[in-house]
Amino acid sequence: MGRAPCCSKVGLHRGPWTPREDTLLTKYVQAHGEGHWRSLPKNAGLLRCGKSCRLRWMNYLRPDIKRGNITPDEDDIIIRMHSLLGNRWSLIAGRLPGRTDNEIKNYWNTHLSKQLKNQGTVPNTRKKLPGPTQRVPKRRKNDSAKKEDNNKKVNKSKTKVEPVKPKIHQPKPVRFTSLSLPRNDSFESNNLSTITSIQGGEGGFGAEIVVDVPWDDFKSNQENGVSFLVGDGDHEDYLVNGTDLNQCRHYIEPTENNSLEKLYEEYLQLLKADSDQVQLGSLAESLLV
DNA sequence: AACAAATCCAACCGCATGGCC
DNA sequence: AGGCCATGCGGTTGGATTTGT
Repeated sequence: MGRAPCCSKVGLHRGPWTPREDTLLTKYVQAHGEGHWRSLPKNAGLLRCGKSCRLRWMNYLRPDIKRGNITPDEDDIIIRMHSLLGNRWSLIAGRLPGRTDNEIKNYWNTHLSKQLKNQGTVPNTRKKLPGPTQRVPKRRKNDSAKKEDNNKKVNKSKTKVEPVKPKIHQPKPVRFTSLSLPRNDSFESNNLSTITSIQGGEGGFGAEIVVDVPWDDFKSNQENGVSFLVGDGDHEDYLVNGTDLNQCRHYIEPTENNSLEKLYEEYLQLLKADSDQVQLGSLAESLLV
């Protein structure tokens, strides 16, 4: 199947966005809504590729973008979710309101992957690294100041927004269409959700399972043996339900302190403990939103 | 002060996917 | 069925900034 380039690239602006371009894009999207990215630049008077417009809007101009440091809570969630989902940045971002997949990806690549290495844990596989720990990357300016600098670099008119400590617990019913699924996902079932976060608990991994479906639906699917997806980024994703958990434990290599082992034990207990009876159909409907 | 190295992140790029015709 | 469009995703890069020497 042929594929036309997203834009001719001839005569189009590239590189950092100017305040004027930001204003044009913001006003246009506020007036007409998101979408139609291909035709947007022309209609908005921008000499930009539609893809570039979408990226700028999604990663920078959207009003619900949260700026400032990644908080320890967010940091923790990112690490936990990455251990389950691998590099599914958009899914991880879906659990962190106001954070973009790009931001999380960058944060992971520049901070967390090194951090985990320094702790002796290889990202994704969570294997212990042989040999001495590497040096801890030194912090320079604090992140918000750094971010402000970068904002200046790109857009001097940007005003600093104080970071807000996130509250991320009850799963929000985020978009759950096929488009939200990574292209290499190996599952097709309609009766399928995706574990996108494990949070809470002391020390290592906790016990609260968060999914991208309404909580009641999630509970109902525990009851009905619906599968959930677990992956570590290096292997094929793994379908998990109550009976698959033992397999799952074998599939993912445990860390030295067995934190994943503990995680799945706790998850298994959750599955057993839940006694609510809800019809399965509600989830299927939610998946078709 | 000057230079090199390291760090960071916005933006770019290529590709996959779904939908429409 | 196949071509094309629109969009989303994840990997990579460019270059400004900061830190070290």
